[in-house]
Amino acid sequence: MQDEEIAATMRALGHPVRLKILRIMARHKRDCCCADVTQCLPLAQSTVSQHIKVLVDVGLIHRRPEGTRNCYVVDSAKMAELEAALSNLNNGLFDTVTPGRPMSCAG
Amino acid sequence: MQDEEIAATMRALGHPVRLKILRIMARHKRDCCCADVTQCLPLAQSTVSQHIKVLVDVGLIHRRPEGTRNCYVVDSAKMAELEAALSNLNNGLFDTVTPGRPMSCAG
DNA sequence: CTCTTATATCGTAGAGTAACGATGAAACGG
DNA sequence: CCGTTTCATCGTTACTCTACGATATAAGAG
Repeated sequence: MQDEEIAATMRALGHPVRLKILRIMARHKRDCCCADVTQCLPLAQSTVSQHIKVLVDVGLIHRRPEGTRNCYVVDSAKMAELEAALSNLNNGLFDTVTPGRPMSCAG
Repeated sequence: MQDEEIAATMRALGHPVRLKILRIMARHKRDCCCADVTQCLPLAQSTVSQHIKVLVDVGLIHRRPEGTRNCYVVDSAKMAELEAALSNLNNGLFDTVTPGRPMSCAG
């Protein structure tokens, strides 16, 4: 994962409502539609739909049309990828194995 | 860590320049000032200072005045805390140990 | 074909963010 | 005390985000 993508994904998680949406979707296990989410939040349907779009756009959730509804599922692989990226960032920051690294501006 | 704080911290990491800043600061190990960072980036000093402020405000880095300069250090504990929060979120989302959880709107 | 349901998208207002140059303040150095 | 260095903050512009109501679309029911 490159910085630009990491940042974009972080930004998508950078709103408490979207964290809640992920949890709601996970609870509903493969059968969560927009209305289900809206019912759990004090927000208008259009606002919820917009938040969902942000999560879809970075690939954290997937849309599956089902009749007149749209079902959403959290992409566990993508979530794991982000977790790994953050872990990797941390390791890079506090890596004591290469103590004498030059302070160049590369990277 | 509560959702609001997680979101705020994620948002702080939600810009590629700020990811770079963290790496630059980590490389300089406890002796990194604003000028050091600015030298590594194609941005004005004021812009860099602004990005640094965002990171300070969420507690990801700390400021230490030193003569005429300000030294910055990445807070490894805070970074670890965020990593744990993300990991925790992930575990909560894909926890298969409690499969029959009700789909209430709580939380 | 019409009505309903579920949802996306549009338009908009207000708040926040990112970038810059200019200015201000604090610590030295002479 | 005066000039320099280092940096934060101010003021501005352009852009993005969040929230809403209103509207459009697509599938299914009757």
